[in-house]
Amino acid sequence: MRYSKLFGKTLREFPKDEVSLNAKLLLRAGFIDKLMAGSYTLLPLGFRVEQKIEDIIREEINSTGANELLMPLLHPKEIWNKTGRWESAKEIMYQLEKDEKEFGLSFTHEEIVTDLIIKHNPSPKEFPIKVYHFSTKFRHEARPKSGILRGREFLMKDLYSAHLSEEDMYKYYWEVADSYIKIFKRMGLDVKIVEASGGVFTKNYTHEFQVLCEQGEDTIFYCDSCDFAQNKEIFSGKSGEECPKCKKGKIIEAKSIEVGNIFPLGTMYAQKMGYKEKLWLASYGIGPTRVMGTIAEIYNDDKGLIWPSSVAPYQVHLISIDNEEKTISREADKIYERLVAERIEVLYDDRDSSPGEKFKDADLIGIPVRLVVSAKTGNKIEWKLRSKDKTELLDFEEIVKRLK
RNA sequence: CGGAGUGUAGGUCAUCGGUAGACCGCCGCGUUCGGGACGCGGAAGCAGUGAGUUCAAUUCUCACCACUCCGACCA
Repeated sequence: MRYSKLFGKTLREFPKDEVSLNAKLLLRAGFIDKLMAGSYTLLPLGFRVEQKIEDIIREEINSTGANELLMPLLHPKEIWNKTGRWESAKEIMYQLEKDEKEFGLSFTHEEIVTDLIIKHNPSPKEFPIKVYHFSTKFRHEARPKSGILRGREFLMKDLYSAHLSEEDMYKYYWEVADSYIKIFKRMGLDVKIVEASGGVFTKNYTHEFQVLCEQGEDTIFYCDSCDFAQNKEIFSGKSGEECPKCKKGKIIEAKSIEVGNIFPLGTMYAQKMGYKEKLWLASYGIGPTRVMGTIAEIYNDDKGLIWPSSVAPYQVHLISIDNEEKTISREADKIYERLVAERIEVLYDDRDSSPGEKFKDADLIGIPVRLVVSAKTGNKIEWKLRSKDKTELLDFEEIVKRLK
């Protein structure tokens, strides 16, 4: 992509009405645009990051044997009445009326997926059933905040599984937990599995995937030597005390961001929706847009963003520093075409602007590899990682090799 | 929903009772070219919205709205 054709540009200054680091950086670097509090457009750069995140999730979830589909976001009131959540989730659900008929905007899909499964009239051989989709969630937040981390509207991958026994449900439940660990690891996020309450979803304990981060709105307590971790809402002890599980480690209190969660829902949903047999349901969510915000919050320095290569909008950022005869930019054009031909995702800053401006923007946008073509580089190309200061002069072939 | 703060050009900010200005960005021309270069020219604003005070309101008063932060609530 040529920078001159890229919709959405970088800003010289941070927007003043954002305080949270993720929103400041993403807005300034041209990844997102704000429509209203808690509602953001993903601009082309941001959308590419979101797609990278989706692809990683899709690949791992598919490998657990789940099917991707797409469910509607506008729901009739009646289906929510079956479980009583039209009333109990009133606080969080956008509810609307048109021509004397009431609708809700999707904040989750348990009712819809259960209805779908029941209608499908599955034979016992078809279980477990595992379906998921990526879609928008609408939640009426009393106070949207922290930029892209808590919105009224956000993207979510939600997976649902239905089982004929509790054992089978928990077997898959932990398989998904492992898959989640892999997903977050691939994105550069180190997560802790934290026990928590189920809110409007279930009375069972659930598990949250938390990334330690000072800017997070959750508080968790975890053990420094075993895997014990609980959300503040259910933990009864204090930091510094002995771990109740391993009896050896010490409990540490920390702020964190919840990037995913899994719910062992049990038989309530299928039962209330009129299924004759016992059916165990579980649901599993990851919010790609929140993940993007979390990565922005963690991977940055005073110059801008520093994307892990797995989720970066492009693999390389190509810059040319022109000479008087304009021969350098013609050379850079050719290198750009060759990189594209090699199927490398490249953002090419083809603007006729000063070197300083191009360097600043490259640092701000945070693509992991920067390539420079200039009078100084001769017939080679300068290679620099966004995360390091060192530069090297390499041949085109060597660059392609490293990127692949 | 309670508390605090802020609303002037696409962005950051000036002006402050007499009808709007800078810088950045954008467009054009020229000169530049290794860390946000420079000159000249240009486009861009119902001063958040509404009411009140006044001969006159961006400026003072009130209400509303929006945004940000703290709290309550929450993936």
